[in-house]
Amino acid sequence: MSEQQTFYITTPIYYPSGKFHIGTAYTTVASDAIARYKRLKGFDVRFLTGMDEHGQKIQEKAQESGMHPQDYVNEIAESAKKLWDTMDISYNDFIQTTEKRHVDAVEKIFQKFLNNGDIYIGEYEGLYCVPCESYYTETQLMEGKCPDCGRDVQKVNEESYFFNMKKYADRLLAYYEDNLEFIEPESRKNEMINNFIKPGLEDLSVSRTSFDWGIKVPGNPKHVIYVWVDALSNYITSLGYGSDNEELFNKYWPADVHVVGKDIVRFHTIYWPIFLMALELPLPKKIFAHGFIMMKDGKMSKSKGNVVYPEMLIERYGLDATRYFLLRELPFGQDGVFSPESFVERTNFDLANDLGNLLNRTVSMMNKYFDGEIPTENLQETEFDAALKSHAESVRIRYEESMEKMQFSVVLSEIWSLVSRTNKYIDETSPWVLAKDEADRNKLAAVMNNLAESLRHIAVLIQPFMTNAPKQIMEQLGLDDKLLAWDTIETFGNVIPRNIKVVEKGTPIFPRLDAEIEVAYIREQMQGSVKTTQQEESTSVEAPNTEEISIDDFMKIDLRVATVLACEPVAKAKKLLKLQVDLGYEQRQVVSGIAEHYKPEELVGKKVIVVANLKPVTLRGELSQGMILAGSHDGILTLATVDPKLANGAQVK
RNA sequence: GGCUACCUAGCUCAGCUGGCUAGAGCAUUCGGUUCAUACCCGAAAGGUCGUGGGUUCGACUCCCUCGGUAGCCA
Repeated sequence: MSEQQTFYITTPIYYPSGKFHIGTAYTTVASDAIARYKRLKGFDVRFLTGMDEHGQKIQEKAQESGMHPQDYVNEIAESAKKLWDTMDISYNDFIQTTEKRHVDAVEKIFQKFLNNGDIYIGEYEGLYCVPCESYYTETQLMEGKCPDCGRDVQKVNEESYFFNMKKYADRLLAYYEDNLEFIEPESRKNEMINNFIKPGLEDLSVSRTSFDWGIKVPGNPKHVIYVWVDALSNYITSLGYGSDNEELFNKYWPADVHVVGKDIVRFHTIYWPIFLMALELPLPKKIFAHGFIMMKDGKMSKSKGNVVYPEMLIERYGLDATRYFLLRELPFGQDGVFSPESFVERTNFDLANDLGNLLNRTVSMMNKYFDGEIPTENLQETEFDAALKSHAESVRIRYEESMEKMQFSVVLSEIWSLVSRTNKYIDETSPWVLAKDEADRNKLAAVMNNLAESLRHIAVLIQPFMTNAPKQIMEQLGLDDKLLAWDTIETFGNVIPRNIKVVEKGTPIFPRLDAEIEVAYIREQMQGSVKTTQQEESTSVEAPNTEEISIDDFMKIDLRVATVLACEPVAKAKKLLKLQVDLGYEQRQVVSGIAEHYKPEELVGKKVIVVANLKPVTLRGELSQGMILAGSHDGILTLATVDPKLANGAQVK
């Protein structure tokens, strides 16, 4: 027997910072689809996922909940595994970076870097945001605060080990050039070359002394190995690299593809290859960066109340519908938008109406015309058969091409073109007409056989994407799951055995949804997430801790009621809106940083409170004569409004 | 500010190395059908392919300008 070809695929290891939202599920489901496809095609597949469990933030979170960090991360790892099991993720290995197998190997890797002179000790200076675990340069800060979360940053000065990246820059570039498909989509490669490699790679800080929840630097336990050397290594430590048994490593490395989100492309396409070069190991064949699931109002965030959790969709609509939606609606590699409407429409149109109903009507006709048996003899071809067969054949070919490119949404549209074609075939052959004339009995038999065969092809083809439907289709057709093997669809027909009986009464495999009700339900679930955070937070609003002022101080501020007359965005400023306000005694222009919370048209006509005697300033070239009062909580900003009965110009005190 | 993309029917998007009347799904209108989860099939309508220029026998497809949007900038 010839040796089976291997295929090694990984997801990123995820950070245990709370419940996984649908974006994390997306990465994992997409990877699973590839893994399942490759298995179907006969590859010896190894599919790795796991958790990235070190770092200051985890240490602090664990402390907050009064737990040992190890117990804390173990708990989250368990819930992650539970979710992946719920989602039928066919992973072969789940690594936690706190496991001994990983820790031991990372120590060896770091030691090797030290021995080879790839790492030297120096001093790191930067502005650090603890919650984000990120360093920033002065220029990156937004108004002196963390550009990511808006919180304060602290100046940190610490001794640190550095990895000498420059040494490998040329080799890395050469690798890009020799392996054109190493980074996909290609635009990501350009970003890396233009932003990092061309201007000259900076050395990477690879240790920290400010916390100790991590793997200690060999021989210098004051330092822990900082995130990327630790995290990225999981792809090889999970295979036993650096252990006394490197069998798996020798078998599966180099990886065929690392699936990553677009946010971590840099680490996978620059640092990871360089680490591997330093270890004198082969480089992965491909890094595929997928896009993000966006909401209509931008990124998912708790404060916006637009977070979607996979469990909610799975519980109510089933796993297949959820997996299908993710892989069909978003072009893999690009950002895509989730909306309750699109989810319900996909489920109804594609799954219930097209596929589910096709199975249902087929089963029904088998029962009506052939006593439930799939005819396999005395088949008389109809004039429409050839077109159906050749369509099925061409779908399979295009499917394989797009699958290799990981264009899942394209693959699924291909499959659905066969679903459509089959529905059309029913219309063309009109079995209910054939059934009326005994002379057409053999034609009718052929039509039924073709329908069963077409559905069987569809069942085989959807296996990477859906895990229940293929079995359900086979069950309703009365066929053995062995006929789900890939090589059974290399030809169309002559595969279904004799004396097969379909179920007597087919139950729809995808129920049709009431669009109005379900859209409302999903929307409510999404907002549910914000309500609870607000409730939680409301008990922990920070107590005022500001200097007391006298009444005289307060009276210095001239607060006035005003009506917003007009409002428009300020050019080239994301946050600013330019408002014309009527103060009763005069009109003036105020520029306010509320563009992320209000649309200009929402504000026109609103009564607001203006600080009327604030010294005028020019913001982005626009004169601002005053300030609009607003309150903020948990990142949401809301204007302080007043009773419309108050006249413009009325003083507020 | 630098770099890189994108801007195609009401909506979401396909259109590779330039070449027949610019496509799909959804939505709309009309028609057909009853095996089926009021489903399915067909037809029609709908686009100055962001703007202005250039290259070419010929550009949605190449080049430049401008406008808009987005991504990346350790």
